Amino acid sequence: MTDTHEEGLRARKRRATREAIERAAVELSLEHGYEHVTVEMICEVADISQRTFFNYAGSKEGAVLGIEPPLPDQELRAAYVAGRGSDPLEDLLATLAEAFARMGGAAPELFRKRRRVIESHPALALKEFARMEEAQSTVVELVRERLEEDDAGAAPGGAPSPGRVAGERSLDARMTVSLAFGVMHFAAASWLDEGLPPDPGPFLAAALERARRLTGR
Amino acid sequence: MTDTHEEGLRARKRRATREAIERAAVELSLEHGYEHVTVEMICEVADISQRTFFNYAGSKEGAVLGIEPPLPDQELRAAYVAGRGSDPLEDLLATLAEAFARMGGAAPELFRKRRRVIESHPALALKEFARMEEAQSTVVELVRERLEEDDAGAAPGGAPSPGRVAGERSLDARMTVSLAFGVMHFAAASWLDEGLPPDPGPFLAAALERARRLTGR
DNA sequence: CGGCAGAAGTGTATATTTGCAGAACTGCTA
DNA sequence: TAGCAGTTCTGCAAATATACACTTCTGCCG
Repeated sequence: MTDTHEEGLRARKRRATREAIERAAVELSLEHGYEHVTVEMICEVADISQRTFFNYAGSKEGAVLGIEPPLPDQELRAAYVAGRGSDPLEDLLATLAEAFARMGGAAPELFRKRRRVIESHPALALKEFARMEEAQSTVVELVRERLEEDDAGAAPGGAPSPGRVAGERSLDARMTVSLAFGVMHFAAASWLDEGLPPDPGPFLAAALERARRLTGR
Repeated sequence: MTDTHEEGLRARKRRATREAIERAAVELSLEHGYEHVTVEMICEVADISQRTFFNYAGSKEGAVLGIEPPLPDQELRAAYVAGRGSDPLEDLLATLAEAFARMGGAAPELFRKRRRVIESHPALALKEFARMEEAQSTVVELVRERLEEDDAGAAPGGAPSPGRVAGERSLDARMTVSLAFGVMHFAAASWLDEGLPPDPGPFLAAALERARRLTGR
């Protein structure tokens, strides 16, 4: 699905470098243990300079966990925005969980190895979740679109109730994301407590139900 | 209120060092701007080694923001735990807000200067809030005690409903804290948007109400 | 093709942060 | 008051990370 062709030399090289870094980082971590791997080693294997390493990965952590944070792809984003009617927060959690699950799509072996590294370094697991927060603004924008869609659907004609005004919608979007991250924090901790079973979905569902109960008056 | 006497030489020295570091960090930041201050400069002014600096402050950020994260003091903790009957989440937010407000109790001048530094470096403001999360486990424990109290009150005799079982209470405590941090994230962002007015309380209140609305079924 | 504009990569210097091993100091006790 | 045990502090070395200036390479257009 990811067109390798009709991609210029420049883009191809970039992709190659990114993959080389991730691969080197994960493989070395499996072999020596995360904390005994140095950036220098990774650079040697990936055949790049340290400076370039940081340009790509941003940090040693980033190299091991994957340079791209696990954000929903175009398909998931579209589905989420169109999901009018159901609960935006609940849908968001499901969407983020799915994005998380799809992470290894292109390179399953690398994905599996990365998973093994994370399993032996629980601190990394929490960081992995936290990385989604790096992209807060992207997610907020996604939710904002969804809410806009919802409001448009609620007032199809020129009805007097145009739903929330734009400012309110933005604030609702931000709050939805803040809550989602809160719930995910909890779910991640539970998931970690249970030894990182393959499907984190049930943890999210349970977490959401608990959140609902605790916020009800 | 903080007994300086009946405190051994060791403890006094420790306090002095901590204060020297905070003072040097804040004052230098005011003079030269946060990012132009180096740890080395701070050490020179505070007259300690770099290694000691990190032993105390943990990071340059920590030195400027204050070595102790803004946690509720004993009085606030007791009040929170005893607050049986009202909403634990709402009370927690109020308690954390109050703790935040009380930060400058002992050294108001330092507090004011610190505030000026933060105002000119918005990134620091968000970090400041985030530091409360460092102490997650402490806050969770606080909430757990409160829930225990609540449950004890709900079943005073040997009634058949002993409230939640202990495990459930712990999970509820964790979730309450996760949600509180989510709400605080939002409140902090709003607060920052408005240019950090002195009292962040209203932002928390508004955030909580919004959260309630968005989690309602 | 020649060559230009901008992107990508690199080298160097410097700053932040951690681990380790040992020195100096404090509180306590004989 | 001598000295022991435990804490605190320090120096050193190495790793992570960033800033800045410089080189090399890619895509593109005449």
